Amino acid sequence: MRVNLKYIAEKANLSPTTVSLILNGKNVRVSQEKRELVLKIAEKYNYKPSSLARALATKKTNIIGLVIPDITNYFFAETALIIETTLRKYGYSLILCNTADQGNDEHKYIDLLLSYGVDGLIICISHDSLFNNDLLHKLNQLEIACVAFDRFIPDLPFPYVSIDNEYGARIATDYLISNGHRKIGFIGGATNVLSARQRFDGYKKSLEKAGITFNQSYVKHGNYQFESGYVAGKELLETNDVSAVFVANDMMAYGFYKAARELGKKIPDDISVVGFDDLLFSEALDVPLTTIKQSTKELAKYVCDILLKEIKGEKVPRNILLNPTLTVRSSVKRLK
Amino acid sequence: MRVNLKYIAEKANLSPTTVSLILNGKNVRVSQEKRELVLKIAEKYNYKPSSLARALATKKTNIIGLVIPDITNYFFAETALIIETTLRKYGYSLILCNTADQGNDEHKYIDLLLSYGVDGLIICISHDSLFNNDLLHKLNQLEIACVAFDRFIPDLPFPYVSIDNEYGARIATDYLISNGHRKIGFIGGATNVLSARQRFDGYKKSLEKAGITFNQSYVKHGNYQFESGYVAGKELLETNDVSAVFVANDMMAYGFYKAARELGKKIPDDISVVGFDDLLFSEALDVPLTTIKQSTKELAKYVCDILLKEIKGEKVPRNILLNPTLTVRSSVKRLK
DNA sequence: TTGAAAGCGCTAACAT
DNA sequence: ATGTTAGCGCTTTCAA
Repeated sequence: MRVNLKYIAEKANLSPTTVSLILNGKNVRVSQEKRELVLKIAEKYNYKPSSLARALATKKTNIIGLVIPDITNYFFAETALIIETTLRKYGYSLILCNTADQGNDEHKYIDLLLSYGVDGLIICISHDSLFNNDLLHKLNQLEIACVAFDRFIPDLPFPYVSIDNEYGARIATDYLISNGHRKIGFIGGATNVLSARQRFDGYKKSLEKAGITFNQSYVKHGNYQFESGYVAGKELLETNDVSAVFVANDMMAYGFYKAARELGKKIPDDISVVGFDDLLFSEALDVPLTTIKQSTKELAKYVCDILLKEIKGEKVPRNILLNPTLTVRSSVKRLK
Repeated sequence: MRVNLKYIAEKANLSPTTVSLILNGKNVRVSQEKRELVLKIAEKYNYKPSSLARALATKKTNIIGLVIPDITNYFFAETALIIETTLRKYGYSLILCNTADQGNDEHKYIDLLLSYGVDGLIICISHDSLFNNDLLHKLNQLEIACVAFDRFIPDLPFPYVSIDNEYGARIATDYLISNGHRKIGFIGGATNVLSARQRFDGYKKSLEKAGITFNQSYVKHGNYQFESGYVAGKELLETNDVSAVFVANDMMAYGFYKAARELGKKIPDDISVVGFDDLLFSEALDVPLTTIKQSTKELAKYVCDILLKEIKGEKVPRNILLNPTLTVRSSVKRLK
């Protein structure tokens, strides 16, 4: 049976206040004798305070809401894990919400989290929502600590942490070009996702700088998921003569590998590939994937730092853009 | 500014009771006129009830606690996603706890979840905990709906859903044997994880049935993670002449692929591999992995079904063992 | 058809 | 050094 403060107080012949003080380790008043007594009784009855009641009284839940598009995406899973581990050190728990990139669900999730009185919000907003004024309005009204990450939303009243997508795409494409490739395909994410557009921009800018004419038929768009990389890969390889492809995330790159395999094209001999994310599996592939590395560790670190500062009411930076790096493996062939 | 019931009640010139009734859609008393008025005012002030206060009053939080070892493991991520999606349909949210297979953390997490008054608990207990009597005792005392999954814990007072690990390991090994292999290595999980032991047992039984002598030096143990499969793979391949390996989960199988590649061994020509889990990536590998498929969908479905039934106070089955199946791809060579 | 009052389990301001 | 009281925002019983 779960006992409460009052019960312990009665057993100890003290007031709930005193017991509360003791159990919360407040080093005020209270004789050593009583303190020990209460501790012993609480132990004996296995007393555990109700976080609910405490939260209601203190207006602090020690819960942070995390809203992400897809927990089965390794990038998000890893980020979520690091965020969770970090925040837990500071006494916070996480309520996780998968939006599955459903704009209207996001709305509900955020309301839900707010109704639980979360102390802070970490969100990665799905593309759809960028066009959802209600949501933006709601985010603007937010009265609690909040950090956005990975996907940028313009004009938000709270900080944003991400990597520089355009820069990453540029160095990926630059690398292909520097290896002698000229016919370079692009498989991107959904065009309404900002990060996807930025990567597309980076790709185009790199081509432009090298004086390579942009070819629209070399461009396919997926949705950052495995299957879509496979489908886009098939389309691209069946109808074009590209010698290399920049695939805008690793999940799709894995799908692309499958497409290439099914079409009998060898990587990197027949087709070179550069990905984006550097997920764990990129190293495990038979032809390890050359890719752009986003450091989830660094990302998560900044996100937590900022959130904790916001909660404490400290000053926080406006936006943070992290520079990704190129991880060279074996999926790109040098053309002479 | 967040408004509360009382505020709405004042604006409507009604009592909090009436407003509460209306806003909760209780179809009792209350004139149509007042109802509409209250609804309009609530809308106007964007009233959102405090789940905290409601939970405190009703003793129902609509939160389910999910305790898993590792969210970056695709198997758990996928299961978590399906569970979350399913439960949300029924009005529940999830608090996620990653134990990172730390036995003592599990303890804390469960206490934490209980202190938030979760309505139910879904747990996948880490190995360490099997020897933690405190935890087992705590689980035995649990007064809320609970379901364990994936990893079995004997003598628990609530249902358990898993796949039949021994059976899966048996058909995996059988398959290698039926392809002419006799020197079959085994890379397993930590020996204190029951599922790992069961898979090991299945492997041994399959060998025995085929009249193949068990060879201890063909056996290595990892921890179900990528890196450990790589390390175990190196050890195994450097010191033994196995023609095939059964790797007890796909993550480690990916690590094994890397080891084989580094040692210049081709899969399946030089070494055949069967995995366990059938993660998404198994299909994406350059040599698609033949593996044992656990249906996360089915698993999650049973877990949710049972939990919801428990919450409603309905009768639930004791234990459920799901039969995995073999997914044949290209990582096994037929020896003549 | 509606409201008053109590209470969920805790904390915090204010007394003593 | 300790206790009283009020209150967090809701639901629910009971009364009107």
